[in-house]
Amino acid sequence: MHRLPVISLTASQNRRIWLLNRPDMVTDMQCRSQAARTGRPRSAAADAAILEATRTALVELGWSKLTLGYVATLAGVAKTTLYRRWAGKNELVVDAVAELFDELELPDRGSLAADIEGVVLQFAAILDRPEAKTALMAVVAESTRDEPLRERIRTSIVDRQKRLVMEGRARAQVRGELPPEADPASADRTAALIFDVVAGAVVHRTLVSAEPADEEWVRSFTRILLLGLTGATASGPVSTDGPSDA
Amino acid sequence: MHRLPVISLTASQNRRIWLLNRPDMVTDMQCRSQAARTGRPRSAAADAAILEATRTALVELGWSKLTLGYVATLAGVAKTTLYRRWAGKNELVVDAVAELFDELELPDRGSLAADIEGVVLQFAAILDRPEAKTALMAVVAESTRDEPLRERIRTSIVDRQKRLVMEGRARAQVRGELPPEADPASADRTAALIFDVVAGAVVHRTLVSAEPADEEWVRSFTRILLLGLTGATASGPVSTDGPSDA
DNA sequence: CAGTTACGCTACGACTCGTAGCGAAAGCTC
DNA sequence: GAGCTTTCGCTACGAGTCGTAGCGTAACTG
Repeated sequence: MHRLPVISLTASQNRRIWLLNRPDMVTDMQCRSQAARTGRPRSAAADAAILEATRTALVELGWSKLTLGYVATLAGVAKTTLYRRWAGKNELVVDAVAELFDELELPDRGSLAADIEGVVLQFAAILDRPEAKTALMAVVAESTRDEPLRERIRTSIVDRQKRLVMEGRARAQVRGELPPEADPASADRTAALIFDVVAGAVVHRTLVSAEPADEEWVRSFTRILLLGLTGATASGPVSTDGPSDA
Repeated sequence: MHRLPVISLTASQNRRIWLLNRPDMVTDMQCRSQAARTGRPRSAAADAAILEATRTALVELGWSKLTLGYVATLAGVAKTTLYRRWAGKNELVVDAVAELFDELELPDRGSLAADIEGVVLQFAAILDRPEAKTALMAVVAESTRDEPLRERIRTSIVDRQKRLVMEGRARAQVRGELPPEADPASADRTAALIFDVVAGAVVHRTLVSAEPADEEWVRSFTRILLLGLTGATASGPVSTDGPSDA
């Protein structure tokens, strides 16, 4: 598994802030930020075990039949420990699934077309996992009536994807493949639009149409998207480095 | 509200087949298809009241906190009556939300651009309803582990949207705006791709980015999509009939 | 050492689920 | 009308989950 680190995100550090922000039975934030240097520290191993167990339980049971009691048993911790760290099922699952997106990267593949294909394939591979499939839509559905949860999803998952889009776009502008944006506000709007198109298409393909976003599909999608962005025909084959690549 | 009926779909008749297919306590299909002409008939008013109550409950409580007991109370029927007709929450909500899409239509607006804008705006308006927001993602999430449910969603909701896409595309080909497709298999693939892009983008914009798919956004989206489909610049303003329209 | 916090465990009330059983209502056929 | 069939409303029930409280113990700090 060759991974080319390019954009160095703060990874899951953001999430940790939320995780540690619950000094036993207290839901409020910032009570403990740097206080409470005393007492028994929370087990980091327990965190990892719980998140891992959550993903396992998602695969086994799916979102709706997943119970926190089962997750606790699977992780080898008490149910109360779980409730001390997460407010409920929603928050726990968001954190568990967010870790799947840690591997999202955008190495410079030389062209905008190749960059799009690469990141879309990565994204599709993550979405295709059973734990992501059943969980992502469910938490998003919950987030429509839960503003803090939506914010959590945004910072943990969505914003990082969005940053990849903006990075790829900036890179293409440096290459001259895309025209530079004059108005920064307009640039933001365009980036948001592209992001909704790319992420939405892959999610819809994978979860609603329930068909794989394989290389052939990604290539067709990239062709249309490139045309839409540049107006010019994407000359020749998009992937210059052979048909198969992970 | 001026509505121009153009494509005459079989509407909610398909759903009725499922609804009536449960002769009290029997989950199996086809046991009663045309049998059981005797006995007390089921109240059609109850069906309507239950579906309406389901939507109301979705607005009030959202998906996760919705209970069938509450829906029954709201509809003025007994809880057991509910279970006689629907297998559970998932199936009930799918049928309740599917009715929202009955109003989806594709009047001939004269150009491909106008057709796309029109149907996307309609779709966005439906998605923007609170009952649709919270329910659609949830049932799709459930459908990842429930094949019959996915089939039900497909026939009740997705296929009808897809048909609009294919109709609009055929219309554009007649107009000469899009080149005719040679291979029918390739035509299907392309239609599926367009569908995933359109529906996915709107859904993602509305539910994940949580921002309205208003006219400005739809216009930008249509511009990019048209460019992607035709390769040619969409000449001039897309909407020929002024800025505002319902 | 004392002080503080996290942990595992048990138990609990409140709630939802989905079903069973009953008597009555509403339709059909003869 | 009688007789049959199916639905309806109602009550009650076991099973399961939720989220928390209480307790004794473990871990870490000064």
